[in-house]
Amino acid sequence: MLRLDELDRRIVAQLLEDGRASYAQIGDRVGLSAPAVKRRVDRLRSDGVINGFAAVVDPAALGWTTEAFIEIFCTGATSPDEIHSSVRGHPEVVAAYTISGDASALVHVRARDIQHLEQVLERLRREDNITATKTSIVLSRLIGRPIDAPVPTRVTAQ
Amino acid sequence: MLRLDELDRRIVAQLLEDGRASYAQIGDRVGLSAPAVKRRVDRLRSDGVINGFAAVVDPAALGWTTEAFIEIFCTGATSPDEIHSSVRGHPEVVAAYTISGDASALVHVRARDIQHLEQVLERLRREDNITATKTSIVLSRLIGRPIDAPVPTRVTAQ
DNA sequence: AGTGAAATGAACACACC
DNA sequence: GGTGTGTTCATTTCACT
Repeated sequence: MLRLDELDRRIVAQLLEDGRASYAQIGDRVGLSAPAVKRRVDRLRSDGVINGFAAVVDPAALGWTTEAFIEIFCTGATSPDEIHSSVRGHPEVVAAYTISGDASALVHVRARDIQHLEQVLERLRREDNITATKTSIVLSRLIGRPIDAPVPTRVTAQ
Repeated sequence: MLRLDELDRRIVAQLLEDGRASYAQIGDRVGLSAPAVKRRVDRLRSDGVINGFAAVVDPAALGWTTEAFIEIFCTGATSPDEIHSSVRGHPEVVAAYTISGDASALVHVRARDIQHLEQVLERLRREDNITATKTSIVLSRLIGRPIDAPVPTRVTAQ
């Protein structure tokens, strides 16, 4: 992998805060001209540091008001690939991880309401690999960055 | 709250895929003129459906290679606000939720490495409200949308 | 790596259908 | 909701350091 200098990190920080900021605007804040910023952003994109740009959308406004984390338990030695194919078909799964500990995987689910969540659970439990689930419903979201990454300015600190 | 029609949802879908798409580009895909798209996007922003735009960044490329979910256990009746103030000071916490079940809260943490994660855990356990923690280290990320919302085209389906 | 200038194209605000 | 116009501004490419 590659090395990011301080300017790169500050550019990324700007684009995390406002993904539609103009190159000139970013340049003002980091002390570079617009073309120089563009070249760095192009490089950051081709290097895979920046994977794109997205609107920050409120799921509740789209009707997704219910959220849960579901621990998935699988038979003996189920591979990550098998778990992946068991959960990928469900659009309500917004994130899934294999984890250490008792469970085989942790999946983050969004549903329209509790009834919908129940349907998702039933559908998941019908998957061959999945032997049991343990659901924790989200009561309130205390912290949640739009992008699941700590602010880059903190990368250098401490 | 407000009602989104099919065009709104398709515009949101476009902006989730490419947050820097031009209004003309979006208009081509949804069958609207550029000014009409801008009017709708402005409305979606002022209505809080779209809360901004952000770069989709690979945390690993910034040096955050270790990730964990930590269940937080608190004393008796600790309020969500108290939990919030216990975790908010830690920049490594990228998300936190109060949840149903045994634990009081679930926090999603990103660290540079295992040593760093251990430091975060020690720091969290030093918080007054927190009596115990249970950590699941992320082994692999199977699914993870940049934005934690299901794709809007699926909102209408099913 | 950086700047600066010139041309293209997008955004924006307007009046209007 | 769609055009159309004009101004402003950003993007992009090029020449140059």
